[in-house]
Amino acid sequence: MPDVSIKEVAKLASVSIATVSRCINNPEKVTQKTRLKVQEAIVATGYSPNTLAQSFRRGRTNLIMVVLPSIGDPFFTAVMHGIRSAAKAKGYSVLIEETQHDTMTADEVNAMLVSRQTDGIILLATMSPFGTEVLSANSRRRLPIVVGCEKVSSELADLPSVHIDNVSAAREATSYLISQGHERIGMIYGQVSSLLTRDRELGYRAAMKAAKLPINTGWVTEGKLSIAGARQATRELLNQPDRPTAIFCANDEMAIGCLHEVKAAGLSVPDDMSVIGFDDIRYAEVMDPPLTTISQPAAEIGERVVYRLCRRIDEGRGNGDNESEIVPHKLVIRDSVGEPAD
Amino acid sequence: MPDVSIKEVAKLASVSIATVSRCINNPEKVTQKTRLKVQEAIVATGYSPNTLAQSFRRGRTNLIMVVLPSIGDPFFTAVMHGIRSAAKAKGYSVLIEETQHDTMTADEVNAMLVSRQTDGIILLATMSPFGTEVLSANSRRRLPIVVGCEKVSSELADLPSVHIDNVSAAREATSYLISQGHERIGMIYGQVSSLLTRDRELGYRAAMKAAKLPINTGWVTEGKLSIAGARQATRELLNQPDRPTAIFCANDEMAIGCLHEVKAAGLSVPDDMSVIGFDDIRYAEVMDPPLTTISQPAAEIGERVVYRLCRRIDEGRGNGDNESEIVPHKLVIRDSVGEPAD
DNA sequence: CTGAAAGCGCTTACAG
DNA sequence: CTGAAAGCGCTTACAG
Repeated sequence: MPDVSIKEVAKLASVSIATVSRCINNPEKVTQKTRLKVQEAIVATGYSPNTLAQSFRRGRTNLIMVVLPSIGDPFFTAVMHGIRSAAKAKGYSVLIEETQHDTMTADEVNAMLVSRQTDGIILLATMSPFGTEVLSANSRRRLPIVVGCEKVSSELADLPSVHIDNVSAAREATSYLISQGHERIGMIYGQVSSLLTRDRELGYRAAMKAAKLPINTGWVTEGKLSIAGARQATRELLNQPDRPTAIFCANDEMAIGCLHEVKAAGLSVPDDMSVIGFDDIRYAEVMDPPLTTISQPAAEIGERVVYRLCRRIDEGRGNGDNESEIVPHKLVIRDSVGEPAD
Repeated sequence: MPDVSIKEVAKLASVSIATVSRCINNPEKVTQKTRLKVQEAIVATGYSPNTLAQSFRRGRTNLIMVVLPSIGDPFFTAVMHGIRSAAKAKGYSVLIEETQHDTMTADEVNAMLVSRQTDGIILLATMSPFGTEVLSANSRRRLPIVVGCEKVSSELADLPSVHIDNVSAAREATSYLISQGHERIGMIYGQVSSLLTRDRELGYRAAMKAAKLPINTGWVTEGKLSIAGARQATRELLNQPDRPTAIFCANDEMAIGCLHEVKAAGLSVPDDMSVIGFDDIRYAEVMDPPLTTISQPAAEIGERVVYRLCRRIDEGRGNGDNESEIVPHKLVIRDSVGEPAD
């Protein structure tokens, strides 16, 4: 059966195409009798509206784009679950752009925004080249944007956002290490272009400072948000003359690499080295030893971001809703942190 | 600056809108002089074609849908990377539907297919409720479909597919266990609706049979493709009166849960229990002990699937390309398999 | 090589 | 409550 358009339905039901359209979109504007007749014709023809035509006509795609560092990170996968389920509930499909893997020129980003391919954008990586590109491109054509997982940086202060307090959470993780007796504490951060892990570094530094603990050169290294990067970073940390007795990793993905590398070096966790992560991804608790970490309500963040975005889309920007929504984090104590050996 | 349409550009360049369209889509049909003039006008106005209108007019969305069991599984994430990069190269965006999390009624699936929201479909989970729904719905409106990661089951024999030989690979994994001296070998499969893990079970059974080794009741359990499911399954296996000395897990995600649970029971891997996985996800090598597993070229599968799909889209179905493309797998020997204790 | 015109399938004021 | 008609922004035969 070839594609059937609204015309065939109208003919079969002996009504105008306008009436068919109304039956579908505003059934209350049509008498029940007509509605039934049209309904029947729809079934008989197997009609389904051409969404392409609808999108075009309405000027909406019902598509939202989410920009994130890496869909491979289980934390972001968890956020995506929240996003997808909320989006589905709201009638949206979602398009994903990964800043780590997708390369897009400024022109392409611009074209994408201006060509109305999506109704709105969720930014989970504001400082990435892609993210900043989106933001600057969007200063012209203002598409609704909501930031998630990160606090919104100053120049974008007019964007709504949903996230935990990364600085506080990192301070809490570091303080926990300190409370266990650690004084030499290293850190593996993500990458410079990640606001999220930069905030965690800030929290770590604040906690160390508050405890009047020094941070030696070489104790803070870049783990590139990956297992491989973290393994490399860990090796460097272990080679420090006065090496730390504990390592704070800016996310669990890196903590997993760190854990492995520490053990590969013949050290015991937590006896010789304590490791603490961030995110509480599903692998954290099956690590050996199970990973102590900070958990955040990933799916909830995703859902809330979508609801904020939908509100922006429906009400138009400038609805004055530019607030940060802080959701709670939690320290999850397992077995990868102990007291220092010395 | 508000949205600018092709009309403004035409006016500014003093040409017709047809010419502007040609400059963009068929520049060779236009004199260089005109082209330059139009080019200038495009820049001056900041024009970018309205993709909604283009899609509508052309009857193509440049969107492909991929149906997979779970984007959370790092193996599928790796496949998705291949899919995304190839899709991007071909000018497509990709929409993801997860069979584990998204619930769609038959009507919704049908509506989606018939309403031309996507140009083609990649099925990585043919036997899931969703997958079968897509297939039966598509018997009417025939959208291009390509199967990936799984062999295409008989009633769909007219679909192209790209995958490893799951049966052989599982046979190889099991044979390796046998070659190490194991005779009591258990298996944790995924779920009944997963063709992929069912084929792996077939391979396991074939290898056991070929070696004239019995499979006791209770040695084959369902791990539900998840860490939690595998932990539960492992507990059951460990409680068997004549429990296995080795366990073959149908994927690494489950092997990770299995490994954890075996160790939690106070057993040593591989001294007391050997564990072998499947997929070689990036966490496999940082497990403790590093996981012996079967690796498959995930990204490559993704890329090839996209190329096959694009060919179908461009040439129309019935281009006679319905072949299975088998890509190679490889046994990766690490430390989670040893000789049995007894 | 270029332009005038038709038309893709809808939705939505506007009349009646 | 219903229909005739305009129009969304493009692309593409069809003339010239």
